[in-house]
Amino acid sequence: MGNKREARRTDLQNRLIAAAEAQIAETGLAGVKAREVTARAGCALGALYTAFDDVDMLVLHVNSRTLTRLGEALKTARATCDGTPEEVLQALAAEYVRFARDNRRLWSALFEHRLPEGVEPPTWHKRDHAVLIEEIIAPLGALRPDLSSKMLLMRARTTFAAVHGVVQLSLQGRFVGVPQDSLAAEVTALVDAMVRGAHLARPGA
Amino acid sequence: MGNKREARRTDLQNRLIAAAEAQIAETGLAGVKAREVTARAGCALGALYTAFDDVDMLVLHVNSRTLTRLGEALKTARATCDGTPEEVLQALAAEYVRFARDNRRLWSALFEHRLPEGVEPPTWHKRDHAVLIEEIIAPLGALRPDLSSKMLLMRARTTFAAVHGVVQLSLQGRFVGVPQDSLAAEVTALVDAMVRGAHLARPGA
DNA sequence: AAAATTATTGAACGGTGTTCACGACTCGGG
DNA sequence: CCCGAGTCGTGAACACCGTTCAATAATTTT
Repeated sequence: MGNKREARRTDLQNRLIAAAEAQIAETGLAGVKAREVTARAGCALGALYTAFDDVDMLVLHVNSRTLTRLGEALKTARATCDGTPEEVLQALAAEYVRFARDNRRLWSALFEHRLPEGVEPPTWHKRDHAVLIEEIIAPLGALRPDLSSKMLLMRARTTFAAVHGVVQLSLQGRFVGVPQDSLAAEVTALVDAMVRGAHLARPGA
Repeated sequence: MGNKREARRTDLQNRLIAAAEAQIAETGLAGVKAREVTARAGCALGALYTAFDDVDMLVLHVNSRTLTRLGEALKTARATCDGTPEEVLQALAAEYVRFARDNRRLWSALFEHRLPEGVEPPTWHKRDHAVLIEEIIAPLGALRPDLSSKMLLMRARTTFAAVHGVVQLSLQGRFVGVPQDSLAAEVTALVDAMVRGAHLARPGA
């Protein structure tokens, strides 16, 4: 059995990821301490550094898991709602709000976490971020058939970022954020306005 | 002279704020260390805690200064551009992009900084955040005279948050953010869409 | 001028991420 | 089946962090 060692290694990695995930879910990103995580995972302090380069990389793995779950939620949201492009975009935005609300700390960690300046995240992790805009492209393309695929991708990023901004400032409880009670309604209004604006921008509409 | 002491105290506070501001501008929020800031301000380590409760409060003072500067920039942007509500909103958004770009780390610190969970920022600092939406209310109200002042305030927050989200993800260099080269154009397109959408939502327009 | 009060100092404390020599363990060849 | 080469897990130790506090210096009051 040449894979006994590798099995133990991936098992340790998974235990550490699960421990860090639980830690984030309970106490937020700032609550992720090497000593607490390793204690929860049932290993020694130094073991963390045999499984991952550093704590940042461990957090990146948790974030990738969260992104995967979020991607699945958005995918089923779009699959469930087969209506007009407007309805699909509203369903996606509503699902984003729901996911962020129900997984507040894990979702928050996606954008709170910062690598040291100048350090790029590994490719596998960057790829996982694509789920945030993948589902937007098709319905947005239906609304704006005049856009090139390059421009469409750009506008999808902008659309996501706009909705994300409203959700983030609200769930962070910032002074300028909308109250959480009004979040869903405000996101609906924003998507509505953006969709109507897109309609008008379409030549001949 | 009973104010000699008070003068020295506020001088120390100002030196510390200036030092922390320079530190953020040069190395980002994460680069603000008590020892470096006090060394730069020319005082002992412990002096920081005679001037402020802790480092968080010092950062809050820096952020309030940044918010004041940002508020003035937005105010002159609106004063300079006396056009249609659409043009005013575009000018405000463009100025926000410009300020964020030109003061990237200080602007970033406004939203990167987090107080420990459950700790509310002091009232004076919360009030300073109002500049982010103050200038938006008037032009938005002109576009949507049907909205109550309560709803108008809410929609102003949403409008700001949408623009802010696009700027933040872009300047952070996130994978899903728009490239910085396209930021200004995408923000213009977003504001354009939101304004057109607001027009359509107006009864009888 | 001396006493009382206040401000400033920097060593020390507890907690952090990360490292590394050491001992335990796994694995392939006899 | 066993044993040496190589790998992995361990936790004490290190450097650095924010924060505190007894001691010292400075200022104000008497």
